[in-house]
Amino acid sequence: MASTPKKQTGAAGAAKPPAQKDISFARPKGTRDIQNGEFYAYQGFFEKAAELAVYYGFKPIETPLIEKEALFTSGVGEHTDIVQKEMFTIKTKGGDALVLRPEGTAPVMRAYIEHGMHTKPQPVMLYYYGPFFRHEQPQRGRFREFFQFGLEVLGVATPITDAFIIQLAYLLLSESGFKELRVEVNSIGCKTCRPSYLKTLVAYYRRHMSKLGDHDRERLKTNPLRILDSKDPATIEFNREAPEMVGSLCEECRKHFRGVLEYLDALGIPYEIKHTLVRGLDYYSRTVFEIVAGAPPEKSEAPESGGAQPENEKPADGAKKEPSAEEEVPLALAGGGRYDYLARLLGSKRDVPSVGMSIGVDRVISAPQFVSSSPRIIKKPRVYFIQLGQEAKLKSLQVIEVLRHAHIPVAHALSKDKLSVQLAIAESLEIPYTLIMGQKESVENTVIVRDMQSRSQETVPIDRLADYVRSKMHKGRP
RNA sequence: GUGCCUAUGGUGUAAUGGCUAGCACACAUCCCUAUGGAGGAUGCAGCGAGGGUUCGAAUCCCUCUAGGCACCCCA
Repeated sequence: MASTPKKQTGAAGAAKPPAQKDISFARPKGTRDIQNGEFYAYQGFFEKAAELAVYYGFKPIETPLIEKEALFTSGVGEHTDIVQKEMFTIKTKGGDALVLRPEGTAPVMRAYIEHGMHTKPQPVMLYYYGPFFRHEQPQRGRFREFFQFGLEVLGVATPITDAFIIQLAYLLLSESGFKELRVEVNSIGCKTCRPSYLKTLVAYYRRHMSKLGDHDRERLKTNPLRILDSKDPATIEFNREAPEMVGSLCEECRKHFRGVLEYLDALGIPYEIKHTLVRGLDYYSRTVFEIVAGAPPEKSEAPESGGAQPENEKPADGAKKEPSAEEEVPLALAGGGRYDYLARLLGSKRDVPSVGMSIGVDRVISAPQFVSSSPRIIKKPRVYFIQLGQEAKLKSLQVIEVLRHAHIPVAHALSKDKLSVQLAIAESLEIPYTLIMGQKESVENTVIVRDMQSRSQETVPIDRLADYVRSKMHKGRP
């Protein structure tokens, strides 16, 4: 412990002395300590989400935080950003390559295969929540450790399942306070139809090579589909004219997609087809979707039919000048899709057609629209115990125990002696009732219950305390 | 990985390159001899880290680290 590592004091030590005194114990980049209101917000959301999932027939699953690296390189895809640059990798002493899970779908599918869940009645419906890890630059709504809640329906291929999953994501978000949700859906086809579509797409981009940015030109070779959701203004411009996947779907996929949309209509979920939505994970097929908060970005004008624009519309100049406007680009709150090929990618001998979604809980919690629902388990103590004198101090733990049995959480400061100090603390914690036990009370096995607001007090025997407090609290409840 | 901006006690802040880095809140101990939001006293605690320029650096420069925003990508 005390040994200073290579403290190089050599005379010629002009070389950089490591000067490593700054052993920093701070959190790693992109991680947070979550406490107080924020903690309850997370807890509350998880409980709400889990409850919804349970009502709709999902069972919980918790997969390990660490998995074999191969699970994601094969499952998520070798050429995806997640795998190429965002994984936290761990090398074990035995030489295994492990990673901190960057997403939840591949682990769930792994569990499905590993436990032979295909022998259960299909579909298998699972929900999960917890931390995930991606090595990215932290930014608004983006952390290296972040929390997701996810639902997966494994083992069925019917379009209603896709709509069902989208509906639950939509429900959960709207019940969390988001009124203006935008559901964007698309179909990215299957093995049969995607290759030919890609050919058409690449051909289209070839014709516009000169206008493509460097980055997009690169993607033309590696992952042409991704050019569709490029942020490059020039690219966006002629992406409007780009051939749409939907137009190239094979019969099966077309039928499936139509089915999904019909169910969405029937469920009353507003959606829009976004042809540029492709998502970055390899395992998706057919339906993909994202849900973002806020109204649609009423882009100034779609330069389409050119002529019909009312000429007065041109705002003199002011509006155009500042693109700043600080209108935050809405982040995706939830996303997901169908992943019919994932099982085979992970070594399954049979196909396991599945669909799932996950919600970025951090983004949900921090959005201004979010309405926090308080967690069931953790309650703010509504009782504060005050003790005066040695006798009372000795008995105080008994009293707290009595209350615990009655499920009444109690705050206290057993290390303090003074009445006024303890009262002041209770006050500052905004606790409505205090229990005061002094010399006299400890001998008589009673306790003074004081209503902090009215400042009225009453002496109550300990064995009746729990009932008394409970009745008080119920009366006090709004 | 890239670009721009930022960094002073636990928190919020002050300090033309020049006194011992100031203030407030919070926290702790004590006083006001057992009924509260107060007051008084005392205390704890800081220039993110490391270099450089300078007679002299919180202040100017460089590197690193962390944070914010954006790109990349996604939740």
